[in-house]
Amino acid sequence: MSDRRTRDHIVDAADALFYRQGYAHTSFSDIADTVGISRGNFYFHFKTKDEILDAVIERRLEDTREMLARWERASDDPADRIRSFIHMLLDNRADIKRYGCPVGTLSTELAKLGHAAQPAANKLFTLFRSWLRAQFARLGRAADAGALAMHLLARSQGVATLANAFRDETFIRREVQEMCEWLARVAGDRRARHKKP
Amino acid sequence: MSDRRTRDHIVDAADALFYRQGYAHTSFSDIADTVGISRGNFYFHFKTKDEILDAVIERRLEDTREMLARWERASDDPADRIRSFIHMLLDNRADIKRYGCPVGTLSTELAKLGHAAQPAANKLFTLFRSWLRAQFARLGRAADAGALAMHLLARSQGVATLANAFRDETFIRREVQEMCEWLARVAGDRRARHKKP
DNA sequence: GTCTATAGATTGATAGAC
DNA sequence: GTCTATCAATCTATAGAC
Repeated sequence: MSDRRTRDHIVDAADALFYRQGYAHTSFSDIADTVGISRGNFYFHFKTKDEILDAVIERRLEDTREMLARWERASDDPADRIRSFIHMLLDNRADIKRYGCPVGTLSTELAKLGHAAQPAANKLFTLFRSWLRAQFARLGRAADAGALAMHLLARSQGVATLANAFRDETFIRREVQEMCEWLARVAGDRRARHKKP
Repeated sequence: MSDRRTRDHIVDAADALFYRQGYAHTSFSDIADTVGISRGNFYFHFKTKDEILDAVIERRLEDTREMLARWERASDDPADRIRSFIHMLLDNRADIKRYGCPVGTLSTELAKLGHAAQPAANKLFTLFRSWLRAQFARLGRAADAGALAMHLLARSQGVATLANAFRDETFIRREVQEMCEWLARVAGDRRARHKKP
């Protein structure tokens, strides 16, 4: 039986470093220094760097599932739930300004590297996408729920990218406000039909 | 006097490779192999890898300025010009699907690397941003031209990021259509005033 | 201007002592 | 489980022949 704590510390450190520095630019030495272990000890817990990446993605997937579950417990109103998603940009605005969106930047980097874990990293996007689609469907927009989910996902990605490039938190606030207004219009406009009884 | 052609070939190759593979993941060997020269010859034209990056950014800035000038020559109507910007996503949809937006992905990568050239790379964003702001102002939206420019820039960034992540060109077409409809509303709605006489 | 050869550092990964 | 020592590969960069 191996010691889970050291392994967890490694995943912790790798998670943060991959976000701040990128995957390729983070070395075993960086992670080992952060955790406070030697590079040699490293390979007792993970055989390759790719295995650490897989573990980090798995960790992020679990964290995201828990967050979505919290949003669902907080309110039964799909509009409230979608607002929770939008407000994620505000809650994490300091990190987003410095490092961008953890989901988008990882997906983009792995795509450029042609890395085998890109599909796994994309599951993070899919998690949000499916969840948003379900909320829009419950909002009476079953007909275009998928398109609305992708639209909102894209807008939040764009906000994160520009807030990071221009180091601008004010821009995040303004766009969050606009996305909430957009949501109110979408929620109020039932032309798309397929409404629940 | 040095031979400009070899230097230009190096910048050509580096430009394409930085876009497809990312800056950090592209080695001198990659560039040298593409150009068909030895790694040693390389340093006759560029002293460091950073110098190549500077040259690539400078090249992209010039290309972008020329493109904006072409859009200005093609129509005097600011709405037409903004549509040219939006349609860039359609024109380059195959590359965007595979590699994302060349402006956004470079800016994001350099931000994570903490690279000295990040401000230089950001000039590409600023070029589009200022140009769009001028077009929105001429459209009679002087009061919120800056916000509209950032909004459109962010939406195109988000579309590129998700099209790349999901390898989805159809999504680009749909969002381009929606951005054009949004533009029509913005152009038709002069509530924001400060209209030209 | 272009080449070969190589320095010097860092990387991911392994072997073996404790 | 953790360490030190080390390997082989790769990287940026330099020196010097032609």
